[in-house]
Amino acid sequence: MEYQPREIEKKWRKHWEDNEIYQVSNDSDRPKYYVLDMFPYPSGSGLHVGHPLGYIASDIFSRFKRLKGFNVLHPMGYDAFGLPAEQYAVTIGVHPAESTAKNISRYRQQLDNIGLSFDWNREVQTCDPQYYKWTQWIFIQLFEHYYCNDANKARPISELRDVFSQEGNANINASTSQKETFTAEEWNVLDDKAQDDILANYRLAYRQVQYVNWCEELGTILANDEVKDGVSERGGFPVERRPMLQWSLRTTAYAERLLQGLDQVDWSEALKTQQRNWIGKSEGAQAFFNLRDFDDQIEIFTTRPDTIFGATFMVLAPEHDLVDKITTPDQRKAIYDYLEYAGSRSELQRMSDVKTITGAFTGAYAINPLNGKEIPIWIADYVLKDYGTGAIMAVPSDDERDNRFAEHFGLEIIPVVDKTGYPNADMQDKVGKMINSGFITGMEVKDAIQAVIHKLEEDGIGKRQINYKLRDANFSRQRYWGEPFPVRFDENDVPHPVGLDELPVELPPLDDFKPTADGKAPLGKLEDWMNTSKGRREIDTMPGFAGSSWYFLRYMDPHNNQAFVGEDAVNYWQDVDLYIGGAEHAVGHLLYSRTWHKFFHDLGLVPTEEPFKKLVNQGMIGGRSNFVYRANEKFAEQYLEKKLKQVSQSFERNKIIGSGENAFEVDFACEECKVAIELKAMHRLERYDDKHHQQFEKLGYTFVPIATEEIFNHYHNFSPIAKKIEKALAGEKVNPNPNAKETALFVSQDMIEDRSAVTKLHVDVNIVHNDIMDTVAFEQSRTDFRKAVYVLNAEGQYKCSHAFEKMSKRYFNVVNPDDMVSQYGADCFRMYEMFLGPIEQGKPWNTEGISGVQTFMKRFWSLFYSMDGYIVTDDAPTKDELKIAHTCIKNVNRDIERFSFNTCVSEFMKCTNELKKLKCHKKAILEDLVVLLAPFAPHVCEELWHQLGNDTSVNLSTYPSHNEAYLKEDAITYPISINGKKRATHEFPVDASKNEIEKAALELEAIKKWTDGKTVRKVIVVPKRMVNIVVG
RNA sequence: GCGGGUAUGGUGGAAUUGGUAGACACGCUAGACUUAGGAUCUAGUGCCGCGAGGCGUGGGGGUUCGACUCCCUCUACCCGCACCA
Repeated sequence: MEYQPREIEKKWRKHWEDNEIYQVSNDSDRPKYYVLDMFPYPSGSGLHVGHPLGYIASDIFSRFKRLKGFNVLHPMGYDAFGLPAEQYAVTIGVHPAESTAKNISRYRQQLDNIGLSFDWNREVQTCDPQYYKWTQWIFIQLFEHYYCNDANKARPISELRDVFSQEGNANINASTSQKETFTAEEWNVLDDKAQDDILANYRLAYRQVQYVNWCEELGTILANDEVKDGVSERGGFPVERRPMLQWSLRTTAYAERLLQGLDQVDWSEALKTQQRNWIGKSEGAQAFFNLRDFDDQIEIFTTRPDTIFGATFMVLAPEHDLVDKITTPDQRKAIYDYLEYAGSRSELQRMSDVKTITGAFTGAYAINPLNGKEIPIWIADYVLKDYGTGAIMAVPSDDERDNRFAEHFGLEIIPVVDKTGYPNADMQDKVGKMINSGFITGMEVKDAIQAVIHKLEEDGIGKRQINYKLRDANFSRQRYWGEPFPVRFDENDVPHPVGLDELPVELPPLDDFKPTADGKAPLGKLEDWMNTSKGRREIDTMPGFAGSSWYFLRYMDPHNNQAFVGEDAVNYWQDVDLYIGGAEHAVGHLLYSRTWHKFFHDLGLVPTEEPFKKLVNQGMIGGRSNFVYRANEKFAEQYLEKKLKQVSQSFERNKIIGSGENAFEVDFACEECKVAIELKAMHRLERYDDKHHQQFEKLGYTFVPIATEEIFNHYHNFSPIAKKIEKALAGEKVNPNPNAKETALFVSQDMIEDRSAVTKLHVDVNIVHNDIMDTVAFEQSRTDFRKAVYVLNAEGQYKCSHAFEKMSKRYFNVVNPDDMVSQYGADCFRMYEMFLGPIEQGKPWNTEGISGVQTFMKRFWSLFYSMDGYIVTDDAPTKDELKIAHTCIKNVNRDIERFSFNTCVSEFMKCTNELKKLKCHKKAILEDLVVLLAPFAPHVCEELWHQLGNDTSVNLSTYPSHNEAYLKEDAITYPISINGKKRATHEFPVDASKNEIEKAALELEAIKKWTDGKTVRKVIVVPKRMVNIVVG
């Protein structure tokens, strides 16, 4: 009986579904294990073979853990709100809900096709009102809390109100954008609006005017991590900086905990480093500089307070609040011009052009607080409004950018750090001895930093400060397809959350998804919806990361109507034990999720501080593109030249005929036989009319237009063209054969003589096998190459070249998992995905290799079935057979735990090959192996498991573990080396002593040959490993 | 520029603590069986050399009886960040 994956897989998938075999209970005595895949966004193009890599790995691990006795949560759902669906709606006119539903069902089909063991009863979709009800609820919680730095956790805003009305804000140590302090009296006389403005400075969800990444093309603002190289990550549209009133989340409050938490999770160092960089902690000092003619102060942050005596000027960001105020009349024009210039520069321009030094002098002066020196204040866009305070003290002696700026504008440079003791140190390294620096002169940099901070604090003009690069997250999007904010504004524009009984605030139906003309969100078009008796609704919607920042908690308890996740459920499942997904979410999603999780923890809603214990980043699977080479005009020319020389040696290339004004160049001409030939693409020959022929006649030439397509068409048989030329020689008028119109010539890669005579084109990898193209399929697949002619190689084959590229439609290298499954079966496909290489490594997909796994599947099957039917026996296993099986059991167990799935597949192959050689068909051996293989190839194993006589699913079985006794060796083959080079091998009993081995080894013929005439200086015997003899 | 990673046959990749480099596959070569082969099976396959043997894990150096593995250094490629004060 042959292995028929299609039937087996269909049968068992239905069986599993009918019996709800993958349903998981929250009520179990077994230890829990939570395996999560990153939330997919259901895109319109479906999955290619690169996508399921992580899903298959996590599925194998889930099944493995289940068989090891764990209660495994392994859910799946969709991050279903998002820009692409809305863009699609704007351009094609399909409602996002509709296209999203369609894409989801296609995803589901593809996922099911692979035999993944998800508990679909727990599926969540972020666009489902029953789900986003809780996203909105979370938003309200954020709105109603502030971050207390003393308690180091989030606390209710209501507490803050009480404190303010009793003692003002002086004693509140919170993460806040509130700068001014106030007393209880001052607070109590403020009106609602004013009080709310202050509270907003404390709320974890608050509105502020921010310079945002506005993307005109998408009609929305984008988060920093949605902008790459100055253009939108999706679509690549230009992005500009623009001030807008936006909802923000005070994620900066959690910066330190986000940083500390990284030490507790089992993630790759690369990923942690990326997050650390994104959080960007730097320690230094805050300092205030007085101005010469104003009462204002400029606040700066510096990591190098030691260099303050070298501060010879200040630089403000162009957007800095004080710029307008302090600019002197005679500098006004210069500053104005500069502001205009800086404003006109897009983010992209600024980033791509960091070398150009620009800036302008305000005319104002600041006073160095430590030495009273007056220093000029400049503005320049190398200082960023959003970083630090938007102002710096410039120290050109010890900072490269300041140095370049000073050199460029001729500003003073005072050396303050003597680095002669550190010859290898760079300008910015924090080492050296202070010079020219008042009271710190002579100190080492490290001590000077502390001394200056101390002095600043003593004088009340600054203090020690820690700064983070992390910004508060933008939480508003001017789009339709997202969660509506559960917020209404009263007549004073004060936001109020809707009552919890009003949740969810459902997204109202809409037909036209374009932003309004004045840049307002689409929901603004729905006057009735927007204006309610209780106030005006927020018309922006939440960003993509809103729904995806907590979905992993909802899976624990997806149908709970009372809470975003039930207490029992979250206390049972705790956190995600294993999270598998792509590295593209390294900062965005993972950082937001961690922040929310910590907030939930503060509120006592989740027991854990970190949501994802272990994280594995699967590598990208690239495409293996194939190329064909299409002959171009130059090829035709070269070919024609060769052929013409055979007709007549006197044909010349690029020949000028005629003289004076009537002279012109033709591609080929023969002066003796009076024939002129033009070789051009067919469509270019069409303009040659009778007049053209007559022109040649006047010069005494016969004109022969030849189409390149014609050359290609007759490449293998030149005679029709030769005939044509003969006709022309006889003075007859000839025209190109219009039937040749569509002909293209393709040259096999190994037959190319001149690379410039051919054009490289991508060809669909699905019609190429081992780089040999199926030419029939090629012509069927490409309407533009219906009539192709080929220059084949010696084997009569068309050979393609290949390259590794991103898997993408435009490279014709996309391989669809559905095709793989229908051709080879899901089990085979799963195993091949794993067999490709280490899960974390990027690698190219090459369909050819799958045949090796297919052979394995058939071989494994053949241990159970021959042509005549089922052949499994109840015979007792031999020692050898047990050893083979238990070696495999041991190694597979070890390798799964190490996430080394590729070597697991190798182990299975080795084991099967060896058993096959021994013609082992014994139940006692095979039954264990069926369970061992089940996580990888669940369908075939279920079939064989039942065939072996079991009634329940193989999924409910127990994973085999090896018996060390079966692995014992009687003898060990030792490699015997001379000076580290292996020269012989010899078998010794396991219990042979070092001395015995040494003695015997030296007696070996193969070894004597090397030791003869030399001194044996040393013999190293490592028991059970090797022997090394040192001679010299 | 900074940070992280990778480098092993024609190809994908193996190699517990330093201990037989190239497992397992793809491809290729030869053969068997076949009407056929993109089926199956057998043998071979790192490179050079007829051979003995030599050389081989990106390059160079070091530690060691012994290095893909540890140390130093250089190179190439990939990823992330980037006027970050």
